[in-house]
Amino acid sequence: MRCNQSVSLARYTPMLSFVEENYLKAIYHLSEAGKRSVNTNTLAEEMKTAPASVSDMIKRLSEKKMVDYQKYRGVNVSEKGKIQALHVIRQHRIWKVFLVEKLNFQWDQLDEVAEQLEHIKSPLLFQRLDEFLGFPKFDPHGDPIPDENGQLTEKRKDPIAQLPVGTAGIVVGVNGSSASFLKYLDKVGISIGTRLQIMDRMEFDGSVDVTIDGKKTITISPTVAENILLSEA
Amino acid sequence: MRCNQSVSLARYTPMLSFVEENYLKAIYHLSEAGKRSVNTNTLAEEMKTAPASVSDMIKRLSEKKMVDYQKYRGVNVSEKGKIQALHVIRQHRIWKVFLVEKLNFQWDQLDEVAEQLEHIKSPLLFQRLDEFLGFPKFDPHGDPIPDENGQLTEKRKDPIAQLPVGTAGIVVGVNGSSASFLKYLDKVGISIGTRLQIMDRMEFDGSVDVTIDGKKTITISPTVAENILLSEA
DNA sequence: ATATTTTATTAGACGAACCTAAATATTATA
DNA sequence: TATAATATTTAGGTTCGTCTAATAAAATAT
Repeated sequence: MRCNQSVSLARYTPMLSFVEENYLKAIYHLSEAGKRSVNTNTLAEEMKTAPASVSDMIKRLSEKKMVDYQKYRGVNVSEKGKIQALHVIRQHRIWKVFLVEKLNFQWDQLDEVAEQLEHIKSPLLFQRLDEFLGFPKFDPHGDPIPDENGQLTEKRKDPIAQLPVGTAGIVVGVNGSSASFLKYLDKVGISIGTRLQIMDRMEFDGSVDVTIDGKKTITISPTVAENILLSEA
Repeated sequence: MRCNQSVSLARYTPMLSFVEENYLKAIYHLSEAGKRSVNTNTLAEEMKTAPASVSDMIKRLSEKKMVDYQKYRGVNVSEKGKIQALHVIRQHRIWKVFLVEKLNFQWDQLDEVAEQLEHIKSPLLFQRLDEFLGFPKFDPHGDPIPDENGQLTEKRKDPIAQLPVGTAGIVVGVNGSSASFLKYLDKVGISIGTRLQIMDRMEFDGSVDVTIDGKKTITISPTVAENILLSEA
């Protein structure tokens, strides 16, 4: 089988390669969902490739009308490209739900596999998988899963560091996903869905005492407090 | 991500590409599990590619010691290559079980997706998936799933055409998997696990009357009888 | 305002996997 | 055994995605 395979989605069928899909996804993310344009070096670092390779690829994506691009002016996803990116992101997040809920994956083992699975071309597979998982709206990191048309259901979520003492809520996500951070969370018993209450905040450094599921109370560092997202409930 | 990714298995980690894996799988199958060597044109047809491309690829696989090869004398998998092939076949068949049992795929929709999924590189994923599915020994076509070491549990299975009138058994597989044949089976209500009894065989053309799950009796053509595999039970 | 540094692009090459056309080996047939 | 037919390999070329080195533009410092 060739690496290029037809693609699903409601509207387009534009034949993007594995690599092209990854570039679009990265551009979309780095531009914060299309808000600002992305410069070549940033993208090169993200893709772990040389800036020259990025220039090449941007040119190709530009010819395919997947990105808006002016020389020396950075790049961003076009409308067409945004749909593609969201398509891949949708698949990525659906697989993550599957890996955690059905196969008991740990948070730090997720991305490596999901990054492979997200490129599978089969509309039917994703319909069925979505159904099998009960049409989840959020992935295990708390990130929203776009629907087939690329629509995102956003949900209010704030880092613990920015919520007042006394607030209780459900963990709906984390910022970043370094393996060590995810391991730490696992160890202390925090995951998506865990109920936390903010008990106290130290003035001098911003450490926070939180009670986990009403059972034990632990102290978390300001950095951790910055990276755990709570949805008040 | 580069197309080449490290590979799992108990013993080797030889970095085969997507395409190389497909060649090995095809050689393994066409040689009837390594029994005889495969000629270039046959392989070219199977891979839907030009004979010259096959020569190229065989040379590469030969350099990697994945196949035994002498010019003009055909090719076969080496010990190393056999392990690789069985690894891919294992993954292919595990995915098929998943697709049918969890996502309710029809037989004729299976291969297209499984052929993509079989190349995912993640030992953990397959361990967990295997467990999730209850360590299946056979895929939905009745073909045995090799274990992690490439061991196959073979099971006796005979085409209906070769069994005497009166025999009852369970459908454990089919020969070939043309979409139209699989659709036909779906329509008449035959699938893996269906119990059939051979009621009569016409002398003049070999058509067979079979009773399906003790309920209805239908007549199947000699061709169909040749391609449904029964395990006596 | 000009010089320097940083960032981005072009030029030229490479490997993987493919192709077509041409050459050569093997096998079958006369 | 010689020739014809078929199968296989070699030669040379293409595209994708990468690379390094050289050049051009933009940003920053003097």
